[in-house]
Amino acid sequence: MTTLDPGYDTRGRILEAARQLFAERGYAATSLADIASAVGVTKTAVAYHFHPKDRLAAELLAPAASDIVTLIESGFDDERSFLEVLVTFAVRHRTVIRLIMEDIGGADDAPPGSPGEALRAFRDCIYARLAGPDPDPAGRVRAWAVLGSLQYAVVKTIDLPEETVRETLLAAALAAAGFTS
Amino acid sequence: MTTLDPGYDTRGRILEAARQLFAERGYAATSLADIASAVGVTKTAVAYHFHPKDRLAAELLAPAASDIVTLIESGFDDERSFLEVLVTFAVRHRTVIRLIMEDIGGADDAPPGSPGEALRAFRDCIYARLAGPDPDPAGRVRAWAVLGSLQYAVVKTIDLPEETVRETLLAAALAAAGFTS
DNA sequence: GTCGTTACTGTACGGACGTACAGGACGGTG
DNA sequence: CACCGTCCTGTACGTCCGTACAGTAACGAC
Repeated sequence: MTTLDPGYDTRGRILEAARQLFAERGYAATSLADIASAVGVTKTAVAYHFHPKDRLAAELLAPAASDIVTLIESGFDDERSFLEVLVTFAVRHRTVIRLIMEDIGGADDAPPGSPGEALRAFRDCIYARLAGPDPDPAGRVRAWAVLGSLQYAVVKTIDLPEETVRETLLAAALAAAGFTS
Repeated sequence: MTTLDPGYDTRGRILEAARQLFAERGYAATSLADIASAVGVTKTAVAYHFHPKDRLAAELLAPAASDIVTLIESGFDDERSFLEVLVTFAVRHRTVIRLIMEDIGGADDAPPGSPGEALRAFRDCIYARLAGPDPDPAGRVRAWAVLGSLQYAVVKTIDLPEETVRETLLAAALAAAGFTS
């Protein structure tokens, strides 16, 4: 965009439209044509800027990825503070949480280095941290319950202010994980 | 099957394969060809028995539907017993819970009387019962947190015995909903 | 034996998807 | 001016999906 664009930041508008549509319907259920018509350009224009489609997801996910690394590296002592960090992360990046939970890459095939594979590994890492090493059945159930509550609560209340969601959700997640406050 | 079938219950095997695949990958991500190859017949055979595709989902969902009606009509006094009933229902029908949460019908279009529309209405009804009338932000967050924890915990632990999941999940859901046991 | 029903198979169609590619409009640079 | 890179359109291709339809083999009924 060095030319006729004062205000017509097509690339950025595509990114924002994709963020919203992905959050509403999910990655697989959102086509390039959907995004294109939301922005007011052609499908080919979207493909021009983001090629292939999963680059859209990758670019949307990038801030969240760097953020979670910072958060994790900052360190936390116990399980409780880990959950706090996790809830904060989920709420802050709620517009892309659905991309993390959804399996972006197909079911089985895993082209090494693809964004889908990295996502799956990341989510499994979070789960492992929640469930602990060699988890018993109850631990598995609790870990998935926490993950599920995070995803749904965060995605379905995008219209609410961040801090409100964060406070309530933190209490709910802590309780579900078995912490008695 | 009045003919060459002692043991070759194709229709039933299609149903079971579909149940498993839908639970693993979801409805939209499972094609008729996937189901067909899992059973060992052609795609057309699946279409012959279940036409159109959503009849597969409808038939899988039928027992859950009649069960939830029975459960709801049996009545319960407070919110706590409602949650108990809901958890029991979710665990018992965990192989099809994903079909309930997933939006089977497309995003916007709603052919009246379609199974997708009924599902959405059903799920909204459950949510409304959880969140209460005119819910405040915190109530919305909690309701979705409970719903999300139910779905994920139930779907990701299909290999565990029903009663184990039910007990742990009930405790987690009650806690997430704000009940102090 | 003929007929009709049931349970499929093989083939093909129409639509939606992501993608590839050629071309055109525009502004910056030489 | 010519030249080039950027941004975007129009068109088209290959693939996969659900679906439609004609044909076929096996059985029971008469």
